[in-house]
Amino acid sequence: MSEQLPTTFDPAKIEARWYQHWEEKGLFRPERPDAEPFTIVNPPPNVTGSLHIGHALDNTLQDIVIRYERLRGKDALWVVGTDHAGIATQMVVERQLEEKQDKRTNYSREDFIKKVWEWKEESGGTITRQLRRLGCSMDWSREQFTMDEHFTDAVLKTFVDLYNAKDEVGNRLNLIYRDKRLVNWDPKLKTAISDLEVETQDVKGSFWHFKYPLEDGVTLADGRDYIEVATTRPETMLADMAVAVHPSDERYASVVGKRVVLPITGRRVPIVADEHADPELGSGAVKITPGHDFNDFEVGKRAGFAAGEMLNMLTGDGDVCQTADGLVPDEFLGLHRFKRDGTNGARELVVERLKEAGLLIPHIAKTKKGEEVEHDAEPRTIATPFGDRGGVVIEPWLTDQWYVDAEKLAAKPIEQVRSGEIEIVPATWEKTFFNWMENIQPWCVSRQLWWGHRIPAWYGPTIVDRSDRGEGERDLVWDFSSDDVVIGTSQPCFVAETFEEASNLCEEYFRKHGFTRPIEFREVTDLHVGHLIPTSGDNRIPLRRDPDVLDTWFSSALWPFATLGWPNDTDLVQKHFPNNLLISGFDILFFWDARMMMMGQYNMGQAPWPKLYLHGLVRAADGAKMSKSKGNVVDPLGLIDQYGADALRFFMAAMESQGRDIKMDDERVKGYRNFATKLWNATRFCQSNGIGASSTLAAPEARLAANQWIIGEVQQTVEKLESAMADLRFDAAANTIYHFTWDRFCDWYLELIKPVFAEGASETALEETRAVAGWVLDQILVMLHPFMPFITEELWHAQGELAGTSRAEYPIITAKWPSPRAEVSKAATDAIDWVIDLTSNVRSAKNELGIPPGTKLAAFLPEASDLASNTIERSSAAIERLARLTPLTLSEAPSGPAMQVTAKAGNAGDVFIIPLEGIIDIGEEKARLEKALAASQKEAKSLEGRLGNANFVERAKPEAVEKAKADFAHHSAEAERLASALERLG
RNA sequence: GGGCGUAUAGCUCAGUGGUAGAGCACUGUAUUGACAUUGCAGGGGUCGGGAGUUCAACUCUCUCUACGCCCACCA
Repeated sequence: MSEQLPTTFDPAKIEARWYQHWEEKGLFRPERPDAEPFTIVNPPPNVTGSLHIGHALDNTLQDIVIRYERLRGKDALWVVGTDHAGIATQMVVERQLEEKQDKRTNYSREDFIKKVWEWKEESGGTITRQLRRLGCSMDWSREQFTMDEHFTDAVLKTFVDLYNAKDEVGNRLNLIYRDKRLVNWDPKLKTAISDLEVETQDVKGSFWHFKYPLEDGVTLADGRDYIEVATTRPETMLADMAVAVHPSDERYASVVGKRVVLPITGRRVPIVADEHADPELGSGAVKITPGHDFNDFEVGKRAGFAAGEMLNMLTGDGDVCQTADGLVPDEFLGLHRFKRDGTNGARELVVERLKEAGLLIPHIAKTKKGEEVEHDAEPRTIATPFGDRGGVVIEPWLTDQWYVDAEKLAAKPIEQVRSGEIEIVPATWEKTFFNWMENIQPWCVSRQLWWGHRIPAWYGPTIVDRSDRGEGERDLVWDFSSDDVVIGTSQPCFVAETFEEASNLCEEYFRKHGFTRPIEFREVTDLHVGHLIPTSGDNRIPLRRDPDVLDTWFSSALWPFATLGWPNDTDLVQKHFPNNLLISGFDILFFWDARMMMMGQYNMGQAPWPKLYLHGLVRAADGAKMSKSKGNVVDPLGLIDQYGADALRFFMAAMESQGRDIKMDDERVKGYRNFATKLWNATRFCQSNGIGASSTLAAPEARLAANQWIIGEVQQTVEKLESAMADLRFDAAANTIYHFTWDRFCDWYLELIKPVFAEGASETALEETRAVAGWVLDQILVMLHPFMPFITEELWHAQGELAGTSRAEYPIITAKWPSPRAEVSKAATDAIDWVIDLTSNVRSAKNELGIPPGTKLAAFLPEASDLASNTIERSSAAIERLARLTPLTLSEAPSGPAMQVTAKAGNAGDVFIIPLEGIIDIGEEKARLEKALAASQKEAKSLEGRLGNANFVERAKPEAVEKAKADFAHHSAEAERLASALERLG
């Protein structure tokens, strides 16, 4: 930039430009075939998504790491892509159809999916554009999508492999299997969901007590002819199949094995003994609805009901349907399970009918006045399950679904975390991880959706033996008549990656069962019932593919290797798997991280990464969780517009201490914008003084104390930064570079070297200082680059142009990480520390005495330490400029009122005498000295006390005793000095 | 019911077995070339309560209190 930089840094002017430059030049993925690889994968955001503040945090941290490793010369790869997000995406597209009074079911499955793809092409790029605005240096050239062809191959292969997996002796492990059991069913989305997608919320509800009449002639021990049961879900009584009591409950011992006659349906159901019934609770008897309650399902199984026998009284929409025994009265059919949109449902009608029949036991409540009032039910807070996407109450529903045996897959990851093979940072999450993994339940992976990876399973016809009818052949029949209720397990199922392979499996199966005719197959999607008629029509055998798709997390679990090209053994997989680190929010520890561990282990035989970093949530300024419904969502793009991406990123880094959520604080973001401006202006200062780019990685030769000192400071900063990064302490890393830049470089170094640029300074000094200052600024830019990529790139180039060495071909994003390799003399650093101490003390004293800071004061130093005399000789200009002591005389001060100011030199100090005649009221100086004296005395006394404690001297660490002694010596000398100074003032 | 986390300056947060730090806010002050999106100086905390271990506790242990989160089938 030959033109002068403007005074104020305007992020908007440079961000887009540099991002485009990096991307176009392929700098996110520089060619480094021989370098050590470093790999992270981005948690793929939903393709429907837009960037929220949590993404901003997550991606900032990852970008810091990847830019840092890239600068350190690694072959750094940050894999990026988006997730097809089955439910979420399908919902978005369905909602759009609804807006046009249209709906999904007006389309064929194929056409609908085509629409989703179209939508993805149109709008799926939102979040990736926004990630670019944040400055994320991902490898876009290999952008992934979980439904890309190669990714789909990986998903299908994994599914088939898990299905076919066998142990050493060839027994099927059933790592994936189909089972009929209760699932969490979302009646709004009409799909099964996994346990993790269920959110339990406390809801105000009611607790009803009913009488279930005992069958004729049966009574309880106390003579009652009914059993009292209580429930929060009366509507499910239409599908009750038993009443359970505790085996040891005396009250009911006589009726176990007898039956009750259920009201409304008249169904006679057994009274069973089961541990599940808690005698302490309510009446001790509990109604059992195995088809609509998880506990009851288990009780039902124990009572001897097969899953297929368990009554179902609800449709997938949550409406009442007829049970298999046909006992649900007509008036209930078609009602919703409970009140919805103000219309009563089955729940309300059941209560009404029972009340009419005198079978409702009212709840007696007392008013404040002590009067007894009857209510239909007892009010109660009920922990109610909701679907996290659909937002409606989950219905346990009996269906056939595909399950992953997570318990088997979890074993190895548990071991890996326990052994440290996988490190979780912060480690406090390990317990949570173990707690979940060790109690893990089968993972329901099938979803009744259209958008997603279709399950690679085909169902074939059932073989029916017709030999009894003299046909001498077996026939095949099929019933593909329903899409709502998934096909029964009775039909043979063939799991394979393709239809052809499934056909082969099917043929094998038929041959094994004595089917001898020539066989051809066809894949059917239509719904119909039929049987093979050998002589007419299309006699190819139909195979129907499972209509369901897989849980989105099933595919994203493969992300660390499928994105690299697995299962094809590509170079990328070789080089970049396992990844080096995973950064994710703790909220997806179970959803994603744990599943990656399982699938990484299963498919690749090892952990997907050795380290897992979990960060917290970004909360609103008041500490509340951000949510659309609360309207407290902070848009990261708004912050970028206002303060720049660099400031937002730096905020995220500086606030990211391990194990804590981040509270949003705009003022702080603004503060980091100010920091950027500060750096911007420091660079302007350098520009205007002929300070430019450095051509060396190692620190330039330096003889001047200030230059040596700053080189030493850079060295320390690099070390601190590296150590913070190694520990993934983003806050410490950010603060290190922040304070070095502002406090050390801007506030002291630039001030120290200003005299060099004054007229009359030596040419050698000027040259050296320019070289050092330019080098230091370069190091700052590189160290800061991972945090603030845009401004550092801009200033990097501003530096280079001035020095006449164009950096057009050498951007900072691929620059080299600092490696000062410098020897810094202690004498030099001591000298500058001395100047800084002196300056601060003079300024402080002046301030307290009300002397204007600009005032130049004459000073006398009667007894100069070696450090003092050398420093005064070599750095007089700096002392004059900063401390404003001039003239400075190395001799006794003339008599008269004066103030004393010290500069620390070793344990002692140099005491400057500054005459105050005509400058200030002596009283003020006396007050100042008295205050300092009191402080010194207090310190000295406290230390004296400690040193007087025999226990301390004997038992404390020797270093601690030494330090206490030294501190005591220092403070008592200081007190003495101040006391005599006071005395002199009179 | 189980598990975890957090309580430090007005606010948001770091931190260490030897008697506390940052940013913002606050107070005073400074302005003719890097920067008022600034400089300089300063005030402010018995580190949630209690007990214990220790020569020494804000730091380790126990306990209490408050708040938050996760998991769990109470009909």
